[in-house]
Amino acid sequence: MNLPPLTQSFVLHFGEMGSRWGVNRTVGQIYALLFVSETPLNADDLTDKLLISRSNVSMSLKELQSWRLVRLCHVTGDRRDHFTAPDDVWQIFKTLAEERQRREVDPTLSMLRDALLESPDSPEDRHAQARMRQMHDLIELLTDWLAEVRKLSPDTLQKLMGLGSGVVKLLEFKQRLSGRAVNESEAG
Amino acid sequence: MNLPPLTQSFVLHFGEMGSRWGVNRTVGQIYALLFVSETPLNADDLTDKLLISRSNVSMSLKELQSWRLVRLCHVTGDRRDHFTAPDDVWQIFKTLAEERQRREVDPTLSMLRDALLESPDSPEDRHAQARMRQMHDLIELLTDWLAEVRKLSPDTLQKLMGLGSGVVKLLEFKQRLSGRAVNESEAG
DNA sequence: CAATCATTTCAGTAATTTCTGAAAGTATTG
DNA sequence: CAATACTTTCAGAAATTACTGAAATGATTG
Repeated sequence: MNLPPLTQSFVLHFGEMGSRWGVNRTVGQIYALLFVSETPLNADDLTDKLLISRSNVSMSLKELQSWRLVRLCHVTGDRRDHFTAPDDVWQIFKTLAEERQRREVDPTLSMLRDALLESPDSPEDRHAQARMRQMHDLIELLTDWLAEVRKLSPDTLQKLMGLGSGVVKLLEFKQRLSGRAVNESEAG
Repeated sequence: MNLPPLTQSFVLHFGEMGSRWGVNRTVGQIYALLFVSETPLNADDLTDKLLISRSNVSMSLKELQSWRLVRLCHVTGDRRDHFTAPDDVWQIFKTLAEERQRREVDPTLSMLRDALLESPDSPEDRHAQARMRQMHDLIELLTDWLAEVRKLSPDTLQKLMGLGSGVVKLLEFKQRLSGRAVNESEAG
């Protein structure tokens, strides 16, 4: 693996963390390398720099594209496919949040919805269903909220986060005003 | 697997989703079963109900305890260890967020911090470091914010989320006040 | 449209992870 | 303190996942 030192540590780290993030080592390494690369890379570049097989590169790029973390692009005068990782880290975060939602949460939400439509016919299942309802309601609340938040501009998000737990004060402040002024602007 | 129907679907689903969530099938199933159980279960109960080996149960319970998703408890008149999944779904969510932070994010943040202290000695690494800084700054912002949010009471969180993208209005509202009144209450 | 270049697929192999049964360890009881 | 009840550990088996090289497919060029 012939990479400059900082790049190399970064790539190796992403390879190791990959398994915790639900991708394999190669996928992690390829993403890392594309993320820090100034220019797009083609599959052969990746093969050479990461010392992995061409076919592995091909499959891993497919997976990264399915996550929308990597994008196909072309370089003039070269007919090979090149790849880049989108620049904007806020956008990357949102993409990641969306994909994880889709893969890790949506199927469960759907299963829970189905389960809540059934009529339990044992005390055990009656209790189980009640627990599922609690889980369902929380997941739905979080999911909907996150979907709203994802719509916000990076700028607005930055402000919101910069506020930290200061939101509480803002909420309290709002409620001190009997919620009138703010609720009206929400509706409008 | 001898379980009432709703419980069974839930358990099987968690088993299947486990791998996407970074745990194996058994761990997923055990957690699911404990989550919907009205009473604590012991290792033998789990062995019987999930048809897995006693040793697998033991190891999986260890893992769930390391995630703080399952707690050891005792039942009077029975000296076997029993286990429960904490009730409060908000608390579960916070625990999950904390553990994922610790396992999936903290090591990367730490690696990035180290990388940012180095002096790159190639144009490639100079650019790589700039990218790492972008990533670092965003992760730090999100991490700190999430840590703040986790401190909030379920009640406050519920209000905040119920607001949905209404937070924007709240932010605008704050800014309309030139930030004076609210900033003061933040400081106090 | 043949030759060349680029990419994907896929069967088999390698590596890793999960699971089990047996053995060892720990605690409680009479 | 021996017998019993319960739990954990761990080496190897089973299952799953990742990776490779070879062959197939697809695209571009002269």
